[in-house]
Order: sequence, then C-alpha cells, then structure tokens
Amino acid sequence: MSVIPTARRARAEATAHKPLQKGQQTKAAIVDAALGLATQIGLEGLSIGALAEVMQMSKSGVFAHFGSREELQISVVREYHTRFEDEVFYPAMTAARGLPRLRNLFDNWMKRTSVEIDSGCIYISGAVEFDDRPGPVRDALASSVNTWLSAMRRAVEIAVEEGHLAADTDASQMAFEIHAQILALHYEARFLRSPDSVRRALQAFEGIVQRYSRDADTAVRARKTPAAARKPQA
Amino acid sequence: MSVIPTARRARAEATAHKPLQKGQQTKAAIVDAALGLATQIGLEGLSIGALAEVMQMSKSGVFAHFGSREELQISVVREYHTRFEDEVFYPAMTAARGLPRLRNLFDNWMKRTSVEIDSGCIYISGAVEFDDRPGPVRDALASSVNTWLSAMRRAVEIAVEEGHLAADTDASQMAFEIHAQILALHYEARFLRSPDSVRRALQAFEGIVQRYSRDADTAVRARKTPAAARKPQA
DNA sequence: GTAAAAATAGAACGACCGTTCGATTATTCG
DNA sequence: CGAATAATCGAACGGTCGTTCTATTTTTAC
Repeated sequence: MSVIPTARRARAEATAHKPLQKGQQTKAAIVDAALGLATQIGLEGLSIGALAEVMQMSKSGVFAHFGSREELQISVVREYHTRFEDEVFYPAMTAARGLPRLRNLFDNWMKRTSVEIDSGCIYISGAVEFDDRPGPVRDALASSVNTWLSAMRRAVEIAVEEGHLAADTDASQMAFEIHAQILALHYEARFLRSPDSVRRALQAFEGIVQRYSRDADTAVRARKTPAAARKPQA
Repeated sequence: MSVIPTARRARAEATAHKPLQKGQQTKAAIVDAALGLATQIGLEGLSIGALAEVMQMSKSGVFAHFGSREELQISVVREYHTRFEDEVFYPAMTAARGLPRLRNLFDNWMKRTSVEIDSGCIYISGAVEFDDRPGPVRDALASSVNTWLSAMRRAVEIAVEEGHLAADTDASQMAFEIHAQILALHYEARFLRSPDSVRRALQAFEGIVQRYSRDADTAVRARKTPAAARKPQA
C-alpha cells in the first residue's frame, strides 16, 4: 500500500497532471507523519530523530528533504492549512449563504479542532509556542490563522447581507466571540477532559447567534455597555 | 537589595513567624526567576542551565533545591497559583457580592492574563504543553485551574442568589463562556497582536452578562436552541 | 543499458539537556 | 569559637538535538 493518503496524491496529481516523483512522494509522506506528530506534541516538540524513526528512515535522509528544521515546521503548517481548508472551509461553501453556512463552518471547525481522535489543533498549540518567538514559522502560522479568521468574519458579513443577522452587527466582534468558543472547547475538552465541552460550545454559539439575530429584542442589544462605570483601564 | 520581592517575604514571614533561612530565601528567588522565564517561554522551555545563568549560580546549585526538573516545574505552578489568588481572587472579594464581584474578577483576570507586559499565562500555555503528557506537573496545573474555574462558577452562583442574574442561569455554562473570552483575549492579543482584543473581550463579557441578566427579555433566552435541526453529531 | 542526477544512509560534530558525585564554601547552632 | 549542617560549585556522564559531510544506493532520462 502507498504511504501517501490516496486522497492527497489524487489531488496533487490532478493539479500537476503528472505523477509525483519518488522524492516528492516520500517528502509528502514525511510531512504527513510530521503533521501527525505535531498535532500531538506540538510544532516545537517535533524532532527529526523521532520523525525518522516513524518513517523508518535515517535522520539525514529525512533532513535532506527540508534543509532545516524550520523549513520542516513551515511545511507542516502549510499542510495543515490546506487540510483545514479541505475539511472545514470548502465543505461549508455548499451550504446556503448566511446563517446556514456560518453554522456549518462552526460545526466543521469544532469537529476538526477537538472532536477528532486525540489530535490537537496546531493553530492553537502553535500560537502558544510561537507567541514570543519571531521568525518564519510564526509568520506562516499567523498568516494561516488570519486567513481563516478573515473567512469567518466574511461569513458573518454575508449572514448580515442576507438579513439573517442584525444590520448593525460588528462582524469582527462576533468572529472574536465565535473564535473564543473554539478555544474554550479545545482547552476544556483536551486539557481538562471535561465531557460537556462540545455541548457547552454549541450552546454558547447559539447564544451568540441569538444576540446578533435581527429577530432578537433590539432594545437589549442597543443598551449601551456600562464601560464608563468601570474603573479606568490601565 | 533583596532578591526576593518584599511582599512575598513579608507574607511568608507573617505566617511562619520566623525569618527565612538562606536556603529557602534563594530557593524562593529561583522560583521567582523561573516563573518569569516560564511565563515567557513556557514550562517546557524552562531549562536549569538558563535559570542558573539568570541567577548567576551553577547548574547544580540551582538543581539541588529541587532534586528534579519536574519538581521545579511544580514549584513554579504553585507559585503562580498563589500569585493568581493574590492578584485576581482576593482583591475581588472586597467587591460587593454578585455582579460587582463577578465583574471585578473578570477585570482582574484579564489584566493578569494579557495586559501585563509580555508575560503569558501558564494556565494557558501549560494546558497546551501538558494536554497529552500525564504526570505530576499536569496534575498540579489541572488542579490549580480547576480551583480557579470553580471559584468563577461560584461567583456566578452568588450573582444568581443575589438576584443579579436570572434564576435559571446555568452557572457552569456561563463560566465556560467567560473563560472563553479570556482564552480569546490571550490568543488574539499575544499571538496575533491585535490591539482591540481587550475591548473585544470586555464587550463580549457584557454581552454574556446581558444574556443571563434577569432584566433581559426572557423570551429570547427561553427560545430553545435549534439543536435538533442540525445534522446529527458524529 | 548506461550515464547523470537524485535520494538515502551512516558516521561524526558541537551544543545543550537533566542529573550525579565529590570537594568546597557558607551558614547555623550550641 | 567550633562543630555540625546546609548550600554551592565544578567537573563529568549519557543522552538527544540539529546539522554537516562523504559514500552509497536508487531513480531518472537519454
């Protein structure tokens, strides 16, 4: 059997119109294994030695495909990016514009992030690992995350255009709040092993939708937040 | 000048009724420096060599105080726990029971987590580093986090008792949603360097409070979430 | 089939890691 | 002060890390 997931190779061949050479083939297999390792122990925990053992190759054999560990990490981030697109973004594009699509995006995001068997999200673990470490890996991570968050914000805007959400909805704010539920789900499900997390996140999502819904009592939403009554910010 | 923050030593002396001996003194100073390192590069990134350099001590001199790296990490977690209590929990206990106290807790939590200069939260970074790594460090982390989240949930319950929130409020759910805002704040402020994060988190918090407020339109909250209309969960 | 090119292996490197051990210095206490 | 004790140092160990180099094997292309 092939070491490369057939779906991936099929897609690559379809775009390139010629079969992968041996080198690219094993490189893809290495990235695939590296992604598997990275989702468990993080991008920083990725070691070429461990990866070589998984691949049943020599360290230098693995290394030669990338030239540096950093390049390997970047390859993993890019691979995660395309899979995220394939499994979260594109499937949701078949749903009707507006709220149905937004719901679909959130559902896929939830599943991808935390429901799948014991694989964490490198957009979340990577953020912690690289928040104080400038460089190309951090840049690749941040770029991917920003792309995705922008897509999410755009989905909110479309839901507003379609009239499913209130016209004065702050799309960035709503995207922030949706993102927050994914982060809490990841935290409480993966670290605290709390079994209700999926239900909690879903319920919170519905609460957010309600609040920004055009059907909701606008008087409640329009009431200004008592920010001025708080103690001044530092 | 002393290497130990005066506030810490004063508190320790007040409870122990005798001055710290030399050993405990430097040990406290080491933990202090270790916490500073850990908030920047994480508990896993903590190395005894780097710590020794910061302390201007030999590696073995630092090591002798703990006996193992794991014990050092646990000491750091414990130190973070007491500081968290001192800076987030106890100050909020002076606020009036109910919503004022809940708000105060959230404000302090926000500041502690992300507003302070370039120091991350080891409850967040540690969760990512140890979510797949069983052992005493993970246990210490999870224990501290659970203690704090329980306190947060209790604050919600008190706000319900005081009549500030609706009687049918699900305290665990609300605590989940509040926690989510902190995680999103940490993510977007620290990793994405998005400058609006504090405002976003505050606004989201107010939205949550509104939704669980007894003054809010109960019809909106009572309307069942269309979970049954979704595609069945995997 | 054969020559050029690409892929892989294997050994070695310097660096850093946590840890151990014995010697040495500093502190405590009677 | 002096003896007992605690704290610290310095060197060394085995291990893993990313990386480099050369040799060898495998794949490609004509």
